[in-house]
Amino acid sequence: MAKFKLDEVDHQILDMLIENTRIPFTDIAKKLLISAGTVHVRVKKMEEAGIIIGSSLTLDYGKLGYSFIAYVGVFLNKTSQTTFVLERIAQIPFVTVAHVTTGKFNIFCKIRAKDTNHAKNIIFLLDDIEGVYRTETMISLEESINDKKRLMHSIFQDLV
Amino acid sequence: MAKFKLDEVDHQILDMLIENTRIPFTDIAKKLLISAGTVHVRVKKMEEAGIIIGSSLTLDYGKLGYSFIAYVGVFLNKTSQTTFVLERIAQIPFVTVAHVTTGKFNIFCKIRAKDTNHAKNIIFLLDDIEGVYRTETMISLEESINDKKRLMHSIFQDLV
DNA sequence: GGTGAAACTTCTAATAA
DNA sequence: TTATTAGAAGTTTCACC
Repeated sequence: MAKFKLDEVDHQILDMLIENTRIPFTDIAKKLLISAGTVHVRVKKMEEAGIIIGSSLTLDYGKLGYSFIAYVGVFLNKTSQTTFVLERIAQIPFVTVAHVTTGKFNIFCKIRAKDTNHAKNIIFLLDDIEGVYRTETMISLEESINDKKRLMHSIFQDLV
Repeated sequence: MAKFKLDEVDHQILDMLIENTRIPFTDIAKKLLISAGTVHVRVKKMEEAGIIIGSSLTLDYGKLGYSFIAYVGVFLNKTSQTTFVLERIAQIPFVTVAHVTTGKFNIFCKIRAKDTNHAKNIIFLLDDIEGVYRTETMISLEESINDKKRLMHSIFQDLV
C-alpha cells in the first residue's frame, strides 16, 4: 500500500474539512492565501488517490434517545466460526462497529442503545448466535476523547 | 434530554447526508420530490435542535501508512485517578477514542498506528502514566463493521 | 408546514502563466 | 503547480400557498 505524500497545504485543507465538510472552498482559500481553484484541485487529487473516501454527518444520538454506549467482547467456541458469526452480527441492529481481534476476545463490538434494558436485548441477540460461547460487556460511563482532528495532527506531526 | 421527533422526510435527508455530506440539496430534493428550500429548512432545524452536530471527512488512514488499529484496556490503581489519567491520555498522540468504563477495565482506548512497533511505543506511553497499573491490548485483525448508516436505520426502525 | 423563483454564493473546468 | 476567469450549479430567502 503506497503512502501518499501530503504537504502542509493538503494538511491544512484536510484539517478544515475534517471539522466541517461544508465549508466553502473559497473560505479555505482565503485562510490559506491560495485560490479556490487550487483548493479544488488538491481536494480532487486526494479523492482520486483514495485518501478522502467520503464524508459523513456527526449526529447527537443522545438527543434522539440513544445515549447508551457499550463495548462487547465475544468469545467463540472455535476461531473458524468467525466469518459465520460476523455475518450474524451484521444482522443485529445497534451494533455499530465490529472487529476481529487478537487477545482476550475473538470479536469485539461496539453497540449503541437507548438504555440498559435495550442494551440487554442486543447483547442477548449476540449471545444467541450459534458458536458464541459467551460475551463480556463494558459499559461506557463517559466518552472522554473522540476526535478525528487529533489523529490528523498526530499523523501530520509524525510525517514531518 | 428531550427527544427530537424525526419524520420520514428528515430520516431520508439524514440518510443521504450521512452517506455524503456534499450531496447537493437540489439532488436530495429531486429524489424526495420536495423543493430544495424545504431540504434547506429541515437541515437547518436539525442543526438548531442539535441533532446534526457537524460533518466530517472519512479518510483512508491506511493509505497514509496508518493501518494498525488496537483497543487498549487500562487498569488504574484507584478509580479516583480517572480524571488525572484521562488528561494524560489526551496528550498521547494516536489515541483516537477513550471511554471511562465499568467492567473489566477502568478506561478503554482505541489507538491507530503505523505498525506493531509504533503501537508498542504508544502503549508504553499509556503504561507510563502515573496511576496506571497495567494495560491489556487487543489488536484488530479486521474491521468488519463500521457503518453509521446502519445505526441510523436501526434507530429509525425503532422509532416507528 | 411547503413551493417556486429571484438574488446571491460557490463550484468547476479551461486557459494562461 | 497555481491563478484567473466565466458559465454552470447550488444555496438561501421570501412572498405566497
